Amino acid sequence: MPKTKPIRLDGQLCFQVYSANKKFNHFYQQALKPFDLTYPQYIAMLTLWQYAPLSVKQLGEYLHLDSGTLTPLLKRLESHGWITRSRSESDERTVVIELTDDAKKKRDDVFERVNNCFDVLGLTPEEKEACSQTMSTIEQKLDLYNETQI
Amino acid sequence: MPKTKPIRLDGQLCFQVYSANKKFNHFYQQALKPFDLTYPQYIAMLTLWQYAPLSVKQLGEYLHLDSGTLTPLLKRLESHGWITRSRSESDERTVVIELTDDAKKKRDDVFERVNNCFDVLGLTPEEKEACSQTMSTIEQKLDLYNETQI
DNA sequence: ATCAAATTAATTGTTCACAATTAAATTGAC
DNA sequence: GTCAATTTAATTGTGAACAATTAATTTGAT
Repeated sequence: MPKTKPIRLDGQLCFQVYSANKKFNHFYQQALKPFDLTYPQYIAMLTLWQYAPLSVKQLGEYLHLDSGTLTPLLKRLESHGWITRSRSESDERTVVIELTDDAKKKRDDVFERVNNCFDVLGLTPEEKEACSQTMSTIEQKLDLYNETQI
Repeated sequence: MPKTKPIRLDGQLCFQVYSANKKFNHFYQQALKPFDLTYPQYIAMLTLWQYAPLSVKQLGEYLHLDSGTLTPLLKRLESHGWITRSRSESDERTVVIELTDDAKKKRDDVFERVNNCFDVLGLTPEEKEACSQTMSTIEQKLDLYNETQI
């Protein structure tokens, strides 16, 4: 009486993705510890190092995050001296995020540290490429799916 | 004066993984909505459908989660009628998680719903395999790295 | 010029993850 | 047998993600 059919691959895949992501988080938390940055904060800083100044809205579009997530995260970055938050003069609704001089100074140090840790990971260029490829395939299919579900 | 070197691949990869994981979460949240299960709750139920009864400790070993995460999650599963929690008679420290009859009944329905959604995703067997392969490569490297960092 | 619709952040409430600590029960060394 | 060490859950506190709502400002139709 096979009341317990074997769990199918998608079940395993869902767990693999769940599990790998947690380990990935842990890896970045460790790498970023010297700078008192969390992984999501680092992702936000990456975007700001490239595009600042940005409004909360614009940053949210890059990261697919809303103000419910960003407002507290940005307040933490502000209190740790990474960024400044100020209302735009031309439009009082928008809050403009700018990098502090200190954040600009630390940019290369942070990159170096993260890149070093990443090198220690020992992913070959082929493995990196395969990972990148897989991620974009998954993302693409998930985007399509999510559109159909609206 | 290249004060702004281009952001390297690992930076992109970190964002890809971060982003893909969020979309994956969203996919499962949608698929599981009819059952009032969250993605982490589903992962826990997957394990319990296979191995219950389990202690909190044992479940945590499967999922790499501690009681700080599991206790509140399991209380929610209990309040929604999926599981029961009771102290072991032989060892009053351990809490034994068992499936309710209702949870056993719903098992196949949940699987069917999730598998259907997953089929709609339209991943080819090759893509699934590639994804699975990538995840296990990443996990393996991350495990090694995390060991060296202790 | 006015006022309804929209846009932008902030806030509130729920869930999850993890570190650190606490409380209770069990084990083991003596 | 006693008591220190260990084990197991629960608790506390911080950070994150997301849905829903709120507050303030701006836009646009009339």
